[in-house]
Amino acid sequence: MAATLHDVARLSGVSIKTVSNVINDYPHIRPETRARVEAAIAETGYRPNRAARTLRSGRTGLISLIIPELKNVYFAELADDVLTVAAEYGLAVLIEQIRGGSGPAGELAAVEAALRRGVDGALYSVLDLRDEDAASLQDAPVPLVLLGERIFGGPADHVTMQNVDAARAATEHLIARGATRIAALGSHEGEVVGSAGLRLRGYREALEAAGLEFDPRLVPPGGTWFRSDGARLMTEVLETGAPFDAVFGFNDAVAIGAMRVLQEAGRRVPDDVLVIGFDDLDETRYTQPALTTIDPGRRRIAETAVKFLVERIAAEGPGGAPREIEVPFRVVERESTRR
Amino acid sequence: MAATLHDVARLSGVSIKTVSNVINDYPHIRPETRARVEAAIAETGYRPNRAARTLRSGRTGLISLIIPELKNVYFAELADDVLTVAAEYGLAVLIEQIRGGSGPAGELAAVEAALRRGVDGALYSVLDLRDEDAASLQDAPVPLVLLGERIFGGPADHVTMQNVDAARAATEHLIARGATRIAALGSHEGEVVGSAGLRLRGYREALEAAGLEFDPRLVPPGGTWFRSDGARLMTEVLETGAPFDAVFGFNDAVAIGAMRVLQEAGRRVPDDVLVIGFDDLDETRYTQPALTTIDPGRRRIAETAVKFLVERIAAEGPGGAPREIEVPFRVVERESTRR
DNA sequence: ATTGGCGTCTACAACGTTGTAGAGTGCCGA
DNA sequence: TCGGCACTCTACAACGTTGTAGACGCCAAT
Repeated sequence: MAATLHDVARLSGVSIKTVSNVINDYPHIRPETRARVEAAIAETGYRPNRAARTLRSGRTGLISLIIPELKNVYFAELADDVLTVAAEYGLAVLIEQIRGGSGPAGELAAVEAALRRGVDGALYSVLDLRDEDAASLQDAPVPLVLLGERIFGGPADHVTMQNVDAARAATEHLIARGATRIAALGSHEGEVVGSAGLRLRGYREALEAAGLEFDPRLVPPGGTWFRSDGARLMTEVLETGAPFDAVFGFNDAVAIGAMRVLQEAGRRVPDDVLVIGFDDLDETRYTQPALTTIDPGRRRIAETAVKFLVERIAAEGPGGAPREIEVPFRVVERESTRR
Repeated sequence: MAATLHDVARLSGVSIKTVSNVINDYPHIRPETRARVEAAIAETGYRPNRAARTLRSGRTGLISLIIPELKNVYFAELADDVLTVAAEYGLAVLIEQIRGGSGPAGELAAVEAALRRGVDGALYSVLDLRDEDAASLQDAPVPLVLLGERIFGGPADHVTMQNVDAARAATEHLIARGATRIAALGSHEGEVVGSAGLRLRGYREALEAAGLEFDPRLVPPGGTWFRSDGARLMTEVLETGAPFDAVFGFNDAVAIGAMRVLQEAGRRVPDDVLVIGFDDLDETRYTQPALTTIDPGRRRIAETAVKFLVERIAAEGPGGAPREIEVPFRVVERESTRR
């Protein structure tokens, strides 16, 4: 049985409140009393009981990180960053996966469950929630900061990447290197508000600005952005027979999967086809050839999001209008577009 | 302010204990009372307070997963599996990273901190703890299950992969395909008990059994098993000028980094050099060429470890001698060793 | 000499829940 | 008719902590 304040108090001959005061660095304690209490703490191996503290204070020191899945390397790297930043604030992180497939309703239920887990707040990387669903996040029991997506008029702080601008920049990067027929892999039919929709928009904007035609054969919809999806989508494009001279993978995994298929089909990268990805995963430095990509500012997202969340938690209550921050991105040129 | 049992009790005209009974499915309640209480619960939006429950019951429904870092894809995939399995038991998982560099003392401190986080138990993937340090885990305040490593006579349940046997099988796989001079990348000087030491042992055992010479130039020590380490170690081997016809990367990332360097140096895989990895990461299916590797039974490890932990938690107290389970492994042959 | 204030410490209540003991009712069998 | 039992519900205490109010002694200022 673990020692409690009572045990320490009995051993050192003071009241439990005095022990509590020693632990919480209350200043007005005689040095000899403090010493006696500290000795008793050491002897009993006393550790404060977190549940009791939580019950009194209402704070758990825990936050949730709600993400699609860790198997997706982007989210693993994001989680790593969040864990690191949260540790600096003394917060522990509870990771919840919202697997795809259950739709907005299922996702919302998963999020609600995560919020009831007894956390002080949550970071939530939206998977496939829509505007109209977002309203029900309004009365979340704890502060919420949204990540990576752009839910317009959402009820919470957002820390997002510049999906549209970055996708436009990626496409322009290809166009500037002579590409005129660019395949885009990873769009989702009918999706507008999520990453897939926004990146598709950036792609189309860049085409339009350059006066290039949009060819649906080069933009096969579907996929969950795993490497296998990139391979499959690239195969589909090849099978249409539509000519192309560049590929924009909506994330690095898709781009890498596509690159693999291209090489098997005898297309050289970057000589025959330029390839760019999105995410700046660690592994893009080690693919063959090294993949040009977009660094979406992941570390900055983690830092800003945790900071916002900590502020909201400290504020207790509504505390001001939702903020929306877009962190800066960067095109990271590597071998797959250099020629 | 969130509703409490008192609010629901007042609204439905019963005692708080009756409300509590309704919530906990106590059988002896009149249907109409139950209905009245349930209506009041719905009206107030009552949710049980976790901290209070924890204080009473001593259970948090939380477990820690202590791993080196999520940026390492192996651990991300392991964490994904653990999260999934834990969810089936209604447990939430709190991930703690023990970054390398602080040595055994730092690691032990990090683990102790994680155990005090108010969790019911912990899964712990040992990074660089040694036998003598393991003793201090004896009096952990909560049950502990060790993952992936083999701490002999350790005080807790272990669920490990067959590091030695699997590494031997990997090496034999290369030898069976004609390799006689096999580079091994990822060993740690002087390490015996960790994955690096065990895999090195399997490698040496296979060499010995086949009557092949051990050449230290082919086994450069050092590295944290990131892709960049594989690239660096492969470069070191190339620079020694020592001939070799196969590479055993102690994990997939190292093997992939090495493969990249080989290809840049003009060595064809598998024609000139066979390459095998270890871990069966998702991405090994999509490298160029697809990487032969060892599936160490990660999913089984997660399932078994969570099951053991749940049992230990339920047992409250010592409850029996430590168990040691080795899950089965499998050589997954892909293109990098097929010729 | 009295008052006020500071330093040190304590008693008590409260956070929200659940286990224990038991009260009250109605029904059954002796 | 009455004891016993099952059913339904309640009062109280306890989990371990911290906030509040205040007791007590001492010193400085009035």
